Amino acid sequence: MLETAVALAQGEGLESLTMRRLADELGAGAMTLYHYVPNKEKLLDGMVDIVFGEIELPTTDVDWRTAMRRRAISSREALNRHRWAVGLMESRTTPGPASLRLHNAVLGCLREGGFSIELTIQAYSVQDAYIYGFALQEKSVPFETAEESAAVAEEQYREYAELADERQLGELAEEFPYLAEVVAGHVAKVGYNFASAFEYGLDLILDALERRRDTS
Amino acid sequence: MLETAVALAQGEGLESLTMRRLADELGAGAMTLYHYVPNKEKLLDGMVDIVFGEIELPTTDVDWRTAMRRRAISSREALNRHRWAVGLMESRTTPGPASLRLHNAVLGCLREGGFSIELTIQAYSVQDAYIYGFALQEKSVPFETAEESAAVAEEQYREYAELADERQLGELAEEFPYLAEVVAGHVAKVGYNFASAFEYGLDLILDALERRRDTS
DNA sequence: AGCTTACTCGTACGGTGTACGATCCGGGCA
DNA sequence: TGCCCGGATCGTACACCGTACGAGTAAGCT
Repeated sequence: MLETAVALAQGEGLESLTMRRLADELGAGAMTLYHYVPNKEKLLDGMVDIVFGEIELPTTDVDWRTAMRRRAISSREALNRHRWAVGLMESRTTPGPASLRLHNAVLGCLREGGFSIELTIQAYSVQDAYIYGFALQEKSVPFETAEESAAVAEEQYREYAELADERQLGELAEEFPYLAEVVAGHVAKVGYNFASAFEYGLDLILDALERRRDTS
Repeated sequence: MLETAVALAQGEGLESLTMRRLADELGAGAMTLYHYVPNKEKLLDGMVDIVFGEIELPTTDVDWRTAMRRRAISSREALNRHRWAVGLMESRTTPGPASLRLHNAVLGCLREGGFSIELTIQAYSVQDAYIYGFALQEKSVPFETAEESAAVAEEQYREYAELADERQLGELAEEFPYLAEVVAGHVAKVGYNFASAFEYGLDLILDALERRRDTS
């Protein structure tokens, strides 16, 4: 049932995940669901925990840095596979078992890697904020590959110019010159690759964390 | 009207911001709203742009680093004042004028600060991911001050132990030792201060960006 | 006076989550 | 065998949601 719900959210979007719709998918009446789940909130909780379960736990057979790197990349992939989950994490307050396991493993990886408790908390906070924040950005964008991104960037830019009644593209560029430079002048030409952008920022953060760890 | 909507979301939560409820608040019929806004989506768009408008633009009279630092802190404060907005940014796709102005100013600040276009994009992406990700974490937590956090951490931990049927607190600590160490052993004792945690991570990122800028 | 334009809103429709109570079914026990 | 009981199923109903439609009002212009 949770799997079916996930598949439905994946395939048709979270907004069309209805109790009735889900019940249909399962060949059951809507009210039947309430025998397995107290309400829709808990259903969503369960779905979120499935996503957590898909994230690679950091292993102990490599150094903390590569373990954290892998876990971060795995997190982005999971959140990208299930974009509906990103908007959901926010509201969920009670973590499921998979979430707890992951939390514990990440904290353990850092502690065993030689981080103090205080630094561990900070390192965890920075990494997670970055991961979820990046997923959030990525989610709200309607393209996947770098080539697509260029086309979309140009089109959106043009569309916005039309939308702004009186203005022409030129005037818009005049009001927001730096935006124009970056979006129309760069992204629209060479595109934007989310995966490599993510890893760039990730390595930047891991570098900084390593330095903090060594000088403490 | 947008202001009333913001106030309502602020005061009673986003989920109780209903077209009818908002209309009541304004002393009007529900359908009247639709003469000022095409649909609820656009209403939310407008509300989000109000939040963007409350974020301090980076100024040009200081170096890029302090300008970015201020803007980041201002962003966190705005998102914290309007927690409802965090979950909303995701779904909104067409940016409003305040959002555009902010985007443009941030990009401009970095460009004038000596970042190449590529680095500017990366720097922007890392910072924003961190800011929104942090706000996301912060939002889903029901306390504000460090002292509160300690109490809540302990209570939640205990509560979860009860929830996990057979288990006792001890067994839970056995299964998730690192989590126990950090949550029960540290946070519950000394508390957790979001504002300073945010600034720690922020400075960490700004450090790293500065280094990347100077060695490119 | 008549027309236009901007604004207000009552009613209604199709959707949502879910409370309640009726129904079915399979298995232990007298 | 007959009985009952607990879990699983679900039809119906309710309150609430966003909003389409069209009727009503009032002010300003020709």
